[in-house]
Amino acid sequence: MTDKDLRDRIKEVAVKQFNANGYYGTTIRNIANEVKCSLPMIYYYYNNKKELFDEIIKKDFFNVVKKQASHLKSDNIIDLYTKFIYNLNALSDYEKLVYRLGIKVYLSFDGDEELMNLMDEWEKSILPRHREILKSHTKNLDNEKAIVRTLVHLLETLIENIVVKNRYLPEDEIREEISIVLQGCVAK
Amino acid sequence: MTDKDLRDRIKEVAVKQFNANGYYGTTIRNIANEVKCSLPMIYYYYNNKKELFDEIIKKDFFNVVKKQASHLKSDNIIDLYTKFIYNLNALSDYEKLVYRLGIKVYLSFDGDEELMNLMDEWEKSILPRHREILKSHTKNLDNEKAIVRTLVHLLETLIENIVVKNRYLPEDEIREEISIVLQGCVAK
DNA sequence: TCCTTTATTTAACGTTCGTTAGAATTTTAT
DNA sequence: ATAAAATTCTAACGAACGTTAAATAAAGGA
Repeated sequence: MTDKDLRDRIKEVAVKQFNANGYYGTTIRNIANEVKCSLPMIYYYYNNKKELFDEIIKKDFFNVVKKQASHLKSDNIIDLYTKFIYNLNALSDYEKLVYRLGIKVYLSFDGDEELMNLMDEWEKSILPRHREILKSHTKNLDNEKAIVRTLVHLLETLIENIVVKNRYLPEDEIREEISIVLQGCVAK
Repeated sequence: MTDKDLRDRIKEVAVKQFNANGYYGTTIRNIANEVKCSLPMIYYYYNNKKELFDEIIKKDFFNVVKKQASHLKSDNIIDLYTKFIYNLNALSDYEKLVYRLGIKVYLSFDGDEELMNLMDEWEKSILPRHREILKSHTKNLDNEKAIVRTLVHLLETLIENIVVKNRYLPEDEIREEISIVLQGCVAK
């Protein structure tokens, strides 16, 4: 913690403050105070406030998301999604806050238009990706489209509960809810 | 629109700007500019910035929520929830923005601790309320708790889609998703 | 050792912020 | 018509903002 690069410590504190007070509620001075460095050091490592914010979303947020999505593997689809969500509990505090800030931008509660467009693009990839996963794990369904939509909607609130509201969700509760949505896809 | 009380017009513009730029990103000057009144007029009708923000949440947001919840009546449970969500599409732009700001506070993306506590209290009432509705509309179920939880989770994302992301959700898509979650509760 | 590069600081810049004092105007009641 | 009350304005206050200039300190290689 104390030996970490000052640049990383600045970003870590920034993530905390952007989360708590938003972009405009966060000041370079407050960041510097919490990092215990002088104010211009922020400008030594980052060109300006916006660039600091942008790097958190563009680099760190999408890294967390990609890392988490890479664990989407299992032959049992209910297991697969249960673990996908349950693993979020184990993210580090920093990763959770980065994820949370990303969701804030995703809902356009913070950030600017450029970041919003990035999020829009990312969002478009969600439904097709889960449709493929579902297709490869289940028999053909007539209401496949609706099930994928419902599943993704459910996943979204589960993620929000863990990451945004910072709550722990037990594995069996996650499994129950996913099973209810996928009960038509899966042989008992 | 032009004949409305200045006090209301100020609040209307404030809702718009608090939504777009957050509490700290919104300035009294910007509000006054968009309202086309002088800056101290805001202070003539509201003691300060925080009081303006608080009134939007404490009064207007909970009014919208209560008004919407009052329509939760029907003998068919799938119809009931479908209409509950579908009706959100018909909210006025102002009501939607008020609702959106409330959700922002609910997720503690804006506002202060006091408002957050209000939201926590409100949240606690959600699950029991829907449990009662479900109980009165369906036969006894073994996994009733899980179904209520899943339903409420699904409702939350549907609300977010309409109110936060400002998208139109067609009635049949809403019905499909609610049916998937409630398929175990309802006789075909 | 001295010089160059890297890291960090103090101090300030112009701007904008929330808020208020105090005067001018408009409306209302008598 | 006139006095009182309600509304609106111009102008300013001190504080905090993002950002930068310029000086100092530390580190590393010749």
